[in-house]
Parts: sequence; structure tokens; C-alpha cells
Amino acid sequence: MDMKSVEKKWQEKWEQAGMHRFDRKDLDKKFYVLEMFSYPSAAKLHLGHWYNYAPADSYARFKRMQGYAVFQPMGFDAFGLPAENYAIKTGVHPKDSTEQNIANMEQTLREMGASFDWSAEVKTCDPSYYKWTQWMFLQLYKHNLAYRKEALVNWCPSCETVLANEQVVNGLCERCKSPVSRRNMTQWFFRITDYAEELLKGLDKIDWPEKTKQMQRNWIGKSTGCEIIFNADNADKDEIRVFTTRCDTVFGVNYVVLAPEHPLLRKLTTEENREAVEAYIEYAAKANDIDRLSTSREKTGVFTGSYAINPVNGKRIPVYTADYVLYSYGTGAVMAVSAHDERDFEFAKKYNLPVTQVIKAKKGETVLPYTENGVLINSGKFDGLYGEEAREAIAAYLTEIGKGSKKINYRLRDWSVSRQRYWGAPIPVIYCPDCGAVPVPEEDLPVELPYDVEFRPTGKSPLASHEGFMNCKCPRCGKAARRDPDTLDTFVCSSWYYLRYPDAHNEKAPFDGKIIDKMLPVDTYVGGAEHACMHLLYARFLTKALRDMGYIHFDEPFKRLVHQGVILGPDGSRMSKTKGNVISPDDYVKEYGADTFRLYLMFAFSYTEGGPWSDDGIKSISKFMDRIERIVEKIAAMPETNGTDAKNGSDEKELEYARHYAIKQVTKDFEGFSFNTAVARLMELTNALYKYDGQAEKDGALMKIVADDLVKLLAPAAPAFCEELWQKLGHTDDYSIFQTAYPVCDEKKLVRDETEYAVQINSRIKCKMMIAQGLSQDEIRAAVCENEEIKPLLEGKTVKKCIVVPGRLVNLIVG
RNA sequence: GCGAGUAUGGCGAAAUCGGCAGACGCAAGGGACUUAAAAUCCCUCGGGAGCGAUCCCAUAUCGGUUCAAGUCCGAUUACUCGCACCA
Repeated sequence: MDMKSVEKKWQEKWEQAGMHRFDRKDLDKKFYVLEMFSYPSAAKLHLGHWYNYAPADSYARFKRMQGYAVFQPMGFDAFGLPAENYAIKTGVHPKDSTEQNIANMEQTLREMGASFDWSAEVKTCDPSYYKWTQWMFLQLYKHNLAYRKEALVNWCPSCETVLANEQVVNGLCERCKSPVSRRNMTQWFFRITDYAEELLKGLDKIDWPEKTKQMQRNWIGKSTGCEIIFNADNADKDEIRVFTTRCDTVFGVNYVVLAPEHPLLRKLTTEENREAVEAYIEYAAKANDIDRLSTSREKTGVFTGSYAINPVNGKRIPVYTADYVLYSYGTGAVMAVSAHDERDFEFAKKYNLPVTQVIKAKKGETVLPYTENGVLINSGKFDGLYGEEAREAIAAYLTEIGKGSKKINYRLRDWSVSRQRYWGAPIPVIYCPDCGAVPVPEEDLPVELPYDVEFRPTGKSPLASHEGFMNCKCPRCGKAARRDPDTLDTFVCSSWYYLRYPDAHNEKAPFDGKIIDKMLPVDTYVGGAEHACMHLLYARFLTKALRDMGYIHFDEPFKRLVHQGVILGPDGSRMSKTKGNVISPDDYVKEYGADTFRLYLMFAFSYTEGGPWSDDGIKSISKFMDRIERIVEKIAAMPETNGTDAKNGSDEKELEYARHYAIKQVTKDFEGFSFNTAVARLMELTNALYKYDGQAEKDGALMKIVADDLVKLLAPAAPAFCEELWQKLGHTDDYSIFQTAYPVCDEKKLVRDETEYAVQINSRIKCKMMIAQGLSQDEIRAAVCENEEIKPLLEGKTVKKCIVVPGRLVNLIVG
């Protein structure tokens, strides 16, 4: 078959008929299949796009044939650094390159033969979209979920912008890999931490890969403990609050440590220690820049000269500062228990501080530092208590004396969303000398991104030097004011796009809540695992925030999540231009066609695993398709009965069995994204059809039925090819195979008269035998014992036990 | 260091709730058709022993539970991913 022209022909037909357009009158049968939208890159679709989109589209087509009203949209995550970096390098404006790239990618996505509903396309860089991204910001602001504060932020010196914690990988910028430093800047934040607990709990209710859920759990990092107040031994009795998960060790506190950024640090530093402490603060700030990475880094710190009082035993203990304590976690201060914490122990050894044991192992020797649960000693009235019980008792005591209470801490930080870059959605805030930060009124949205901007980085936001953009009037008092020169993190744009698709052309609102409540959640979301702690977490946060504002009424955006695996280069490492191991799908599509290439991708890999690329089998897939085409053509030309009446013989039953077995398995495999086995089952059915065709007498009508089903089962995976075969089979009145019903398995056809059993004696296989359907266990046992191969082996022995696994095996235990 | 995951022929991979390991395919070898090639069709194909029917070994390694283990339990090794001074 000439795949090129066949694909083109059908792609045009589908488009003309609007077959993939979702019709709102089908809302009650909706099935929302979504693939993560892509960044519009300069090149055409790469293998990763193909591997994500093509099989996922087959899944969507499968659901459509099952009778669902499938909604499968596509769009572009079009703002972001690469377009801007490209612009800096080449001078081509990000808007121009992005639009060009989008046009190219739309073209190849269409050639892929995927059934996207292009009428719902969204592009995040389009003012009609980012108007509503800005609207989201305003709603979060209105509900106190967006706030501005000066904060130590991650700064990429090469991209000259702030990065979110999620975008810092091993201390390096996620994009350009340069070391990230820290800076104090005034930034906008989203209060994602307000949702920490719900984001954690919600994971139990969704059908996501366990690994991804685990990653989110770790990222949120819940820990249960206690906050304890240590009063400084000074005139003000300043309260040093520490967080600990081990309040059972509180009698063993040897010193207290403040993070170098802690606000109390300078106050608690005595004059004779000031010089050393100031030097240390500076050292820590710099060290943060260079190697926060290394955990084996030696602990350092200095004494402040002050002391604090342990609230449980009144002991006077020194206050230190050390950068092994992080200001951003907990309270930024810790109580150091040298005997029962590895870090404190190391620090104490280095600076010759005392080590006080207050826990001993339940049995055996206690080697310090001992960090496990244990029995309390040297802890006054709490001596003898163990582990959790001890923590409960001490927490209760601290509460009683007003020096602490139970506390839950999360590792998750608020989401920093300001970016000092040009190519993004402007932050809709105006700064008035009198009124301060004033949100742009909703009716003034969008705050449009001007085109004529010098986007080469200067360390300041490019928009800051665009006077036409910056100057405006304060919406509150009308005085001259300035706009926020920063743009929003692109993850803000992508945190709500799945809500826009179903109502993509709404000009009055981001979406109509009534429609969204019916269309969402996304039934199946397909995309890469690399977004586990970023996009997938942000989207969940935004969904919950919008729900609490009353705009939507569901808790989770993505009911089921599937990650495709990664296709590596032929050498087994990640594809990259520098390694020169990049495989281009285009060459294969040109040679074999898009359907063939898609079918190969589905067959050659376990979808969720991926693996190194090899094209060893692509020819065989092409042959497999030829093989189907030949038998289809033969059957189409066959007279219905071939001059005989060979009906309902054992060969016909076998063929029926093969047909229904394939229906059952392929259905199950598609549902489970196990495409490789689904294709294998279709190969088996094809083989069965050939085998039957080899008979002298055959039932042409039956073969036609089987061929119809075979083509239908294959259709989601090779759509244009199967449309063509469907016509060859004589279905010219039906418009499209995708408007026919997916085959349904008839379980009765899977019941065979006889089944092959494996017969074991003492768990060793001795022979195989056919056993009729419906025999009782005793009858099976009797039949097996009479088997001519088994009987001699039982001579002179007694059968002590007989295990029958219906339809599988019989195991005789003899002695 | 902590957490999660993976490990099956020459290769890609299958294997329901613990029930015939290697489905399906690639590569390889042999054969048919052909003047020849391509295409197509048929056979063999985890390892070892034997003329043979058969027998033994085999799912990273070691041990356990079970009539029965790729699958469950414990330990070990290797690789992948995530987190990484989180108190």
C-alpha cells in the first residue's frame, strides 16, 4: 500500500468531516484524553514527541471506538526561556520564532495522523490565553494566595533570572546547567504551602504511578515533631524557637544553633564575638553560592557569645551559628543533641563540645551517635520511657509549661513565580508611589507584552527599560505609576491549560464552570515523568485553589496519569546533539509512513519503560501490515461459502476462539497501555487467519467476520491503513471505521471442548493431555491416573494428594 | 547517605491471584519456489548429556516458605531515577 498517499487522503477526510471535534451535546459520554502539550522547538517533532503522542492517540482512538465522546486537544506551551535565548543569539524576535515553530509543529502533528481536536487549540503566548493566566494571578492575589516579599531566591547568573526551587537541579540551573547562586530580591510567591497537607492526602485517591506519587510525597516532605522555645539568657529573654522531630532527646541538648541568616543572630552576638560572626555570615553566604551540593562538606560554625536556657532542665547552653542549619526549613534554628544526631555529633567533636547521652538502646550496646529510638536515661521523670511514648510525654510536658507544642513541618516552600525575563506573561500589578502594589483591574486585562523590547539580558527585567510599557496610571488614585517589569514563571501558564481546552474560545471568562465541572477531571493524562514535582504539583495546587474560590467543584485535575518511557539513543544513553546519537523520526516516516512508524513504536517497546532505539524490527512491522493487506484482499474477493458448507467444524471453532481471544486481550492491553502485547495478539490473530485459509474447505463468511474484527482492532494503532482496508472489505457505505463499534468479546466462544493440561508427578512435568471441559476434580484425577503415559509411573505407588488447577495442570503427589 | 524502581535467550520483550518460563517479533541457520535475486512460504532456534524415547540445568547472587516460585519473604550485588546537612 502506498502509505504516504493513503495517509494524506484519510487525514484530509477526517479533517473535512470534523471527526475529532468534541461536541458538547455528548458531555455525558465524555472521555478526556490529554497529552502534555509541548514547547514549540525549532526542529520538527523529535522521537520523544512521537513516542508520547502517537501511542497515546491510539489510546484515544480506542476509547472513541468504544463509544466514548473523546476530547483530545493539543496546544503549545509557548512562553519560556529557549525562545528568548535563541533571540539573544540570533536576533530573531521570540514571537516570530515561536509562531514559526508552532506552524511547523502543527504541520507535523497533523502528518502524524493523530486525532487532535484542533478547534480547541491553545497557545500560552497568545494574549487571549495569557489574559486569563493574569486573571488566575489576580484571583490568587485576591484570596491571599499570592504575596510579595523580599526573599533569598535562586539566581541563575547565566540566564540572569530567578529560578524556582524545582528548577534548580543539584545546585545547577535546570536549563543552562550553570551554578545557581542566591540573591535577596522582592518576588511574587504563590502560597502552595497552604495546600501541603491536601496535596499529600490527595495522592491516595488518584491513579498515578506509585513512583511519581512517592516523589511528590518526598517533595512535600511532611515531618511531625515539636517546636520548643529556648529563652536566651539575656535581658530580653529572647525566644529561640527550634523545630525537632526528636523531642525525646531534649534533656541531652548541648547547644543551640541558628542559621547564619537567622534574624536573632546579630542581636545575640556579643561584642567580642561580633567580628567572627560577621565574617561567618559572609562566608556562609558565599559557601551557599559555591558548594551547597556536598553533604560530606565539613561542618563549620562560630560561637555567638550568648547562652540559652534549656526549658526542661534549666541548663545554660551556648548559642552557635552554623550553616549546616538551613534558614529556610523549620524555624531556622535547631537544638543540638550531640549524642543522638550525626551532624550535631560531628560538630561537637570538631569544636570540643560536650556529648550528653540521654537515650540507650533497648538491648545491646549503645554506640554514639545513637539516632534510633531508645529508652530514655538522664531525663528526670521521663527515664524509662521509649520512643513515641517518650515523645508524647515530653511534648505534653512542654505544652504544660508553655515552652513548646507539637508541630508539623513541610519541606515544600512557597512557589516563587517572578521571572526577570521578557518572553512570558507580564505580572498584572502596578506600583503606585501612594497606594503601593495595586492589582490591575480585571477589565483592563490583558496587560499586553510589548513587541519592541530590548531582550538582551542586563540583570534587570527587559520590560523595565520599555517606558511605554512601564508608565501607567494607578488604577486606584490615577497618579502616575509603574508596572511590574517581571513576567510569570511559564509553569503558571501550564498549571491551568487543561481547564482552558474545553472552553478555549470563551472571551468572558477563562472557562465556563458548568462545562468544566462536567469535562474534568482529565480521565487519562499522558506525559513524561520529569514533571513530577513541578507541573504536576502546580496543576494540582491551582485546581484546589480554584475549587476553594468556588470556580470549579472537583479536587484533582488528573484522574489517571501514565508516563511514557524514554527512548534512548542506539548507544543506550540519552539522545543529544553533542553525542550525535539523535534519531530523526522523519527518515522513517518518509520510508515507511506514519502508521507503520507508530505501530513500530507501539510494538518494539514496553510503553512505560522505553529503552535504547533500534530499528531492527521496523521492516517486520511493514511486512506484518503487508501480510494483513494480502489476506484482506483475498478474503474480500472470496465467495461467501467457497462452494462448500464447512460450518462449525473444529477449525471454525478454533478461528472463533482466536478471534475472541484477540478481542479480549487487545481490549485489556489497550486499557493498560500495554501496546506491545496488543500488537502481538493481533499478529497471532493474523497467523490464525492464514492457518485457516490453508484449509481445503473454508467458511468465507466467517473469514470475512474475522477480518472485519482484525482490522477494527488494529485501527487505533494504524488508522489510515485500516480505513483503507475497511473499504477494501466492502464497507463503502460507512464513512469511517472509527464510527463503527469496537468488537466485544463473547466469552462463550472462549470455552473449548477440551483443554490441554500439564500433568505433573511430584511437581515434575511428565506429559500433556487433553481433558474435556466440565469434569469434576475427581473425574480429572481418574482420567489422569488412567493416562497411558502416567499409569506405568504410578505402578506400586499410592497417590497421596492430587492438586488440580482448572484449565492448567494436575499435580499428583505420590509416595 | 535516604527513598523508589529495575534485573528473564544472541537482541526487543511476554508470562492473570504462586500453576507448562521465553508468547509475539528480530537476528541466525536449514529448506521450498526462482536461471538468479527480491518477495513469499515451511522447518529449527535458552544451555548441557544422549542414536533415541528422554533426562539434567536455567529468570542477577545466596537462602527461606510452598505440592508448585520469574512471581511471595529475608539478605547480597549491579544499574536507573528522585531527594540530598530537612533537625
